[in-house]
Amino acid sequence: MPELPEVETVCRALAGPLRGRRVHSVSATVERLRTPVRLPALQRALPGRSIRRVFRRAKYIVLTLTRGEALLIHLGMTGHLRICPAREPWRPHDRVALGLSRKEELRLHDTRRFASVTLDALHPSTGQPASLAHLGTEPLAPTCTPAWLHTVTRGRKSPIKTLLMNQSVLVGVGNIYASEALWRAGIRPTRQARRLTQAQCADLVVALQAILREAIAFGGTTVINFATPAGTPGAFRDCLQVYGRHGEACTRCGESQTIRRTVQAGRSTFWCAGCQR
DNA sequence: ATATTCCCCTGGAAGC
DNA sequence: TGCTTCCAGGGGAATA
Repeated sequence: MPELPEVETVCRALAGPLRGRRVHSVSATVERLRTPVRLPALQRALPGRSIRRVFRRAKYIVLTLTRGEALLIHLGMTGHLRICPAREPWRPHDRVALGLSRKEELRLHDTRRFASVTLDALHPSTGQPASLAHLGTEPLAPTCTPAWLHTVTRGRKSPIKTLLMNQSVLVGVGNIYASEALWRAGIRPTRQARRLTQAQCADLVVALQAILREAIAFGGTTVINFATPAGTPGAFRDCLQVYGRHGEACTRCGESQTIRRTVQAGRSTFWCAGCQR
């Protein structure tokens, strides 16, 4: 699924086309995705209102609406959004559609149904969706510093890779970028978070931020079926150093080491025993 | 409180 | 060819 760079890519692609557009209808082909699709509530709330702003918070796409409130869209593992003519037939796995002005629709396609579409209130002073208040620090925000990472890792026995993916601590990092950032920083994914030195925390923050920025610049990573609203795949796939490359030679160690795949918290981790300590 | 395990769902690839 | 098993960008509830 989309992690931060993929969601950011989708937000940037949709912001221009959606800003200022009036929503006139809502339809759905399923009663629930990851959470129930509350169609009556959506049909009461959305028609007649316009989309003000499109932005990303963690892995959520936030569409703020005139007269307050926001529509939150999470793409889960396989969700994608596209804008298409309203008369275009629904494809298999098209789940939800917002009817827009100019006879177009915003359609959510999601094979595995791990996506979500929910209505939410905006916090009056911060402007952030109320239901996302529990989420952690944005990795590209100024508050994400080596000192911050050092502080939040103290006392944590969980492996650093698991902590990087814990959305209540740090948001937006999923299975691909956790492995990639740890490889670039030279840190073993299994290392207990509390064992990281200040220097390692600094290396990790630098590596993570650089990778996320590069991936955004490349339009994200396509593993199986991620696509931008225009249908193009994410080119960062060609920049991956460890994810999905088990059995291949490490690009930093050379032929002496091959990338390993192990399982942590039920998810595959890719790493090099030669240069990650 | 913190840390794993399981489960939601579907389809493609790999294994036999 | 056909059946079975494993695996997948997430996240939340249920267990230890």
